[in-house]
Amino acid sequence: MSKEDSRKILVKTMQSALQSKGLHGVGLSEILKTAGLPKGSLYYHFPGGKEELALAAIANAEQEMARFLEQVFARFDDPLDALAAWIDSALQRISASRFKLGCPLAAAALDCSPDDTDLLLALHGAFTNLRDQLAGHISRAGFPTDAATDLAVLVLTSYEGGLMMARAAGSTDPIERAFRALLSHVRLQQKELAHGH
Amino acid sequence: MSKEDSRKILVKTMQSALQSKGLHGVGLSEILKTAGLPKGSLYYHFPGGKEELALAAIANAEQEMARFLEQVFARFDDPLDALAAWIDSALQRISASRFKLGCPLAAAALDCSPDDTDLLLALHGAFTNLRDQLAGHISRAGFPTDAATDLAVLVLTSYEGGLMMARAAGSTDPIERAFRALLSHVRLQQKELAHGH
DNA sequence: TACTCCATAGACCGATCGGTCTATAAATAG
DNA sequence: CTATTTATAGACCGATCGGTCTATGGAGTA
Repeated sequence: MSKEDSRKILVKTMQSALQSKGLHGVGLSEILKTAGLPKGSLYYHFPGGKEELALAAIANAEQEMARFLEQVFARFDDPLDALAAWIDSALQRISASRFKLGCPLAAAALDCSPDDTDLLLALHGAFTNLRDQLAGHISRAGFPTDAATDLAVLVLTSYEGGLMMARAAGSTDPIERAFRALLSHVRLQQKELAHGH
Repeated sequence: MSKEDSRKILVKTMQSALQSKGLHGVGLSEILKTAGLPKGSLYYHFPGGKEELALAAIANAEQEMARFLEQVFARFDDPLDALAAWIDSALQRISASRFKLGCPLAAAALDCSPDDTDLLLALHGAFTNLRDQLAGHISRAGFPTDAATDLAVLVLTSYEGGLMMARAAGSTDPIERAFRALLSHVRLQQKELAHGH
């Protein structure tokens, strides 16, 4: 097994663990058992131990999310259609996991101690990047930059909050409701903007 | 020290611990040290141990949140003004804690194992109650029942997601942005509804 | 004062935590 | 073939986990 394989397996396993149990909810032994690797491999690839692995998992999750967003927005002319499609796919994903999997970023953010500065900094960076990416696309729907950024944050926060509540509910209902409300309001605002021109 | 005192201290301590470190992020010993009580007291008041204490903390958090919402909505004629005031107070609260404290419900929801059915059920109940409470107030702002419920979920999800992101950011910016966008859209929709009458 | 019951008080338990360390198998280089 | 590096492999460590158990102080009642 090559170096890169083991690294990736560990990262993916940690990412999945973050989603289902949170940072302190899983032990290294469980991760290693799932990954099918011994402890030596972990500390060879990640001398910083659990935290370094978590940081790698967070970075990977951010990248995956960013790439996926890019794909979705490339497929639709109207950014709001893309938004709806993105949410649709999220619904399918968490539904398929039987509501076990949430967002690894959110889980790490709430499960870490307030003075885990490395972790919080990484998470902040990830959220900021995703926000700006979203804002860029939303502004293409006719929203001024400031409003687009605010809107992007609203989308992200309700996405994260929705995932969390869907997990508790064992149902996609919270996400569906939140985005039904969100999109209906945004479409109205969009119409308003168009009238103004 | 009377029975009720110790119980309440334990519940409050656990609640605060959930907010800052999550369910698995704190040990019982830390909780007991903070509470200034020995282990015997914990298992006398909560034979079910950590989980029972967590459930009590969740119930208490829900009650506090519901009461606070009730007060805020009682103080304003326009439910949307009440919403804005509620968010304002949330901003002050987490700012005062230097972004250490999030929502105990969210923390528990993301930090527990997917088969912790008792916890998830309690959380689902709490979220549903808060949603319905909010929806009731929002409908008074002129929204039809269905739309009001969707909107209430949007408010809750972005509140929860906003708290999480604010923690990562070490700033109130995410909450401010999300609710600036949310309220602006909702006010527009409200105007639209008024025109229709 | 003696008896009772409530609420601590904390020693103690096995399990597991994250982390370190030495040893070895497998690949690569000379 | 030997030397060296690479990547496992897992025994082992002290600390801490959640939980159990016995003992004790102290208020209330006879």
